[in-house]
Amino acid sequence: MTGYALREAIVEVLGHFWRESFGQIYPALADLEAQGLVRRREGDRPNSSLFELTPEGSARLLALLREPATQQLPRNGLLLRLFFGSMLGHDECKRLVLEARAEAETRLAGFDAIATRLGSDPEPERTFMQITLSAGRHSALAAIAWADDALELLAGLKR
Amino acid sequence: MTGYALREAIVEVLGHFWRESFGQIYPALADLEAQGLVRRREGDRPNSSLFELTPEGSARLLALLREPATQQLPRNGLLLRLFFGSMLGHDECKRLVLEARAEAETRLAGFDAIATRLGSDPEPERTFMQITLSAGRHSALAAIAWADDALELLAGLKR
DNA sequence: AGAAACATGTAAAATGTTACATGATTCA
DNA sequence: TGAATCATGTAACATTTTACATGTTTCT
Repeated sequence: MTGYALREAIVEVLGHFWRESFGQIYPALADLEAQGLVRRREGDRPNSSLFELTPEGSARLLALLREPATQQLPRNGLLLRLFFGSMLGHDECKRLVLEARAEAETRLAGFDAIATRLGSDPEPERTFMQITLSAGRHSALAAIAWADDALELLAGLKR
Repeated sequence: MTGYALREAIVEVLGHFWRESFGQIYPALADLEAQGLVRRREGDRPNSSLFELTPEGSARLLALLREPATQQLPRNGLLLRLFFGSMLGHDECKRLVLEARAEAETRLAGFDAIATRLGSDPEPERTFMQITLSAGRHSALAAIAWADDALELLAGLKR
């Protein structure tokens, strides 16, 4: 695929667990090409390049996938704000939690919509998509359950 | 507190949702001092500085807390690996999920241990700690539930 | 014809980690 | 006395975002 299409795929397919910007994709593709891990074929358009993995590139990808997964640094702006909730005050905290709950509901609906469209994909890819999708669903459900907890705790504080 | 104590507090108290390294804390403290947002008092030790917020610093903190929370960039190495699960194979995927499940159980136990030690703190701080702790618990529970889902999906694939 | 989408890249700035260097204090 | 902990900082490096510049193709 092209660099542009790669970005689209990352946003649309991996969006809930991965992100890359153009500023990383294009230099990375150039590096990978220099290392012989991808090669570039002229596309149907003169101004675009279709990249594909070379056999060496596939081997390198597999090796990378086998390396231990790095966990992302935790940096949750919402929880940081709620930790300093005494400074913000009850009402502002409640607003933040309600916003987060609504956002989680939206995410959940999005995942459910994708799940119904998944039936047509061939195995075993479908299963692996379902696994990553299930992670998104559980995470959204957890956010909703937490928000309800938090609202109760906040209500208890006001009383 | 000192820069060192600040780091300790971030690791131990905010650890599940925030992280800072010394390389950021010390330059940041120097900047904040230059801006008059924190001031430095000589501590009981000659080689250490106790920092405290100035009134301007408190106001700035409140203003920052009121800004919309930035969500962290999603980058989940585990889900990325499972998305390419067909390359990794069933057994390696299962191993990854089991590892993640065990790690979530450990996290959950840690949160429960903290929760029992929380009873003594004064309100309203206690409630706000409970809210952030609850987020950790729900997230760990979600990880466990997802892992069980994923193991079933993987088992279905093998059959 | 014009707007939206497709497509590629670079440069500057911001952000963040890691490793290192140094020394004081506390505790066994 | 020696080890662990407390304490401060810098420098090099790596990562990542953002803004910009440019042009093509498709669709209405």
